[in-house]
Amino acid sequence: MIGHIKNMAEVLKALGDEKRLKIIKIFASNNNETFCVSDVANQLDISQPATSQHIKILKNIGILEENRRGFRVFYKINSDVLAEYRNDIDELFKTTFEKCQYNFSCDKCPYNNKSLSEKSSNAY
Amino acid sequence: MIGHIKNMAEVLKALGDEKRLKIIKIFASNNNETFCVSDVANQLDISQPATSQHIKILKNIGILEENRRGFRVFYKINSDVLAEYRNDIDELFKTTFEKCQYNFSCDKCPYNNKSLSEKSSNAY
DNA sequence: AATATGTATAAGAGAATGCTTATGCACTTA
DNA sequence: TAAGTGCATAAGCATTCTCTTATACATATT
Repeated sequence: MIGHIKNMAEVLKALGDEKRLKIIKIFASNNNETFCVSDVANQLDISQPATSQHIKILKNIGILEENRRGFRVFYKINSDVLAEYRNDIDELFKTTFEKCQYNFSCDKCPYNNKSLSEKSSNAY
Repeated sequence: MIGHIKNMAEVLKALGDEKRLKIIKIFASNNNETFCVSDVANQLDISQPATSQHIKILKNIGILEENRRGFRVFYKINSDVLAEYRNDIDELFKTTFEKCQYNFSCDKCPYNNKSLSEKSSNAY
């Protein structure tokens, strides 16, 4: 549960891009590891580095997990994180009309995760 | 129901900003029209024009409705649109692992709303 | 009508974003 | 060990975003 406006904004922003949403769906249908990064790049009609950069953003919020197979890298969805965000966002909508307990002083809010990238195995 | 990646990205992007999320919550608690635009600007510690620009983005996706009272303007949440987006986003998560029927050719998808701003009474 | 108040729009500056090409890195294979 | 393959990172560029100040617009008040 992140439940905090600042973090929610970060997640929503990461998801708020057409190509990244497509990347998620492509990797979601990637159970047999059919698509590697270059395949996705072709599907999206952008370069491989551009694809890697989008993937990085999705890894940073923990939604994608790396799975290297030789010199190819496959990605899959972290279902737990996905489910968590699904809940958090729904909660955000559900509590829209409830007053913020900390009056938007995000720094004082216990739900304020310093960095969402801690969810990522590639946290630095 | 928008149910389309391209439109979903637009909505998520509009919501993917800390200040805009705060604006939503502030206006959500604005039943008695306590806060006008300038009040919100003060709360967010940005200028009034910056606030108006954020509001415009939220109006464009239909989440905010204008209510002019004299020379002040108050805003309130359009609960129907909010509920719709809540559903759409939840659907997006729920169907993450389902294959896109149109193989991401958004132009062919019947759910592809040309412009979300049609939801706005200020559509142009 | 003239003035006052509050909001929206315009214009411009600086930061952030998303792309490209070039290159380095990880791993495989001959 | 050397060459090949695919991904990540670096650097640079164009575009978009978010802010500011200045100004136009809408409404109320005197």
